[in-house]
Amino acid sequence: MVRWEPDAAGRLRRAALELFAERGVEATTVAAIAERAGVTERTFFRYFRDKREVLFGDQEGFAGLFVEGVRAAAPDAAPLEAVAAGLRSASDFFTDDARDGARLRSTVIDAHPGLRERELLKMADVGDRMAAALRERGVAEPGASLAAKSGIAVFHAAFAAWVAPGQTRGLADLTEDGLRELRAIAR
Amino acid sequence: MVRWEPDAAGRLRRAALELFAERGVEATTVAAIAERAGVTERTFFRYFRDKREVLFGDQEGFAGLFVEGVRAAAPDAAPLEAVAAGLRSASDFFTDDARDGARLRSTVIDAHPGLRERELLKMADVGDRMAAALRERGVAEPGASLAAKSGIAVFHAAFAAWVAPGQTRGLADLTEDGLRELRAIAR
DNA sequence: GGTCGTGATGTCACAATCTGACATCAGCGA
DNA sequence: TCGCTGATGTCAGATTGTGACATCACGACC
Repeated sequence: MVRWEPDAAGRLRRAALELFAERGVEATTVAAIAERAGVTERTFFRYFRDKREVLFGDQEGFAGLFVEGVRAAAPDAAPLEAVAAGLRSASDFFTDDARDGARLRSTVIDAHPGLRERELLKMADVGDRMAAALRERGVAEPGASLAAKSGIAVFHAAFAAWVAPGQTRGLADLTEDGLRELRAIAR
Repeated sequence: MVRWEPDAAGRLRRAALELFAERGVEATTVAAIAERAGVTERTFFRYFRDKREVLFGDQEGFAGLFVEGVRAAAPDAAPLEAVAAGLRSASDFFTDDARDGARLRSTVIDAHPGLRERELLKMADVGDRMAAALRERGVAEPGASLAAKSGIAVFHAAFAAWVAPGQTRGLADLTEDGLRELRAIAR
C-alpha cells in the first residue's frame, strides 16, 4: 500500500488545465486545483513556482528539442538554416494526436495575459538557448540572436496555425511554410 | 495651497525605480514605494495594475511611435521596409541624453524575470500592432506577423547594444546595423 | 457668497498568492 | 530493530491586489 498516489505534479497539471478551461484562470484558486488533485495548497507550490507555471512543464526538454536540432545541423549550414533544423526537430515532436490537447492549452493561454506573458518568457528562453548554440557554431552577435528570434517567430506562427480550428496540415508542414515566408519577407 | 502634490504617478515611478535599484525588486514592497512617494498603498494600485507595471508607462505612446512609422512608410514599400520605418520612428525618439535613465531601467529589468516577462509582453503588443498596421497595408499573414516580430527582434538587439557599457553610438545607427544584419541572415 | 458636484485620495476589510519552519510517517537499507 | 530519507501536511505570516465607502479641496453655477 502506497502512502500517497504517485505523480502529484501530473495530477496538479491536469486539474489546473481542466479548471482553467471550465471556469477561467482568475476564478480558479490554487486551493481548488490542489483539492481536485488531492493534495494541499502547500504541495502545489512545492512543484510549481507560481500559479501560472503549472501550464508549462519540462522547459528543459522543450528547449532541448530546438537546441539539439541546431547542434545537429551541418557544420557549414548558414545560421538561419541551422535555426530551421532546430524548428524541424521541435515540430516533429508535435504529432497530430497531440493537437487537441495543444489546442485546449492554447485557448486557455491566449485568453489570459498573465499566461501569455509566461509563455513569451519560455519562448524567449528557447530563443536565448538557440542563439547560444549558434554562437558555439561561430555565428557572431547580433546575427545569432536575430536568427534565433526570427525562428521563434516562425514557430509561433506555425503553432498558432496548427491549433487553429479546422486545420488539418501538420506542424512540420506549417513550419516549412513559415520559413519560406520569412526568407521572402527579408527579400 | 494644493490639497495633494501633483503627479503622483510620476513620483511613484521614480520612487519605484530608485528602490528597485537600491535594494532589488523582491525586497521592495509596494508599501515602501508608496511611502517614498507620499501616498498610500491603495493609491499605488489605482495608477498601476500591479507592482511590475510601475516601470512601464505610456504603452500607447510607445507603440504609437512604431505604428505611425509603419503607416507613414511609402505605400509601395515592402513589408520589412515599412517595419524599418517604424523602428526608425521609435529609435529617433530615444536621444542620447535618455541613455543613462534607460540603462538603469534595463539593468533593473534584466535582473528580474518577472520584469523581463512584462517587458516581453509589452514588446509583443507593439509587434501585434505593427502587424495589424501591415495588414492594413495589404500584407497577408503570416508575413505581417513575421516581419513585425523580426523587427521587434532587431529593436531589442539594438536597444541592448545602446545601453551596453561604453557604447557611444546612437540607437538609430545601431538599429540600421540590425536591419542590415537581419537581411544578411535571411540571405 | 452659497451650494453642489467631481475627482483624487484615504480608510478599512478581505481574498488570494507565496514562503518559512517544523511535524509526520511509510519505506528502505544497515 | 533502528534510524534515515523524502514527500507531504500543518500552521503562521508577509505581500499582493480589490471592493466599498468616506473625505474634502476645488471649481462651476446660481
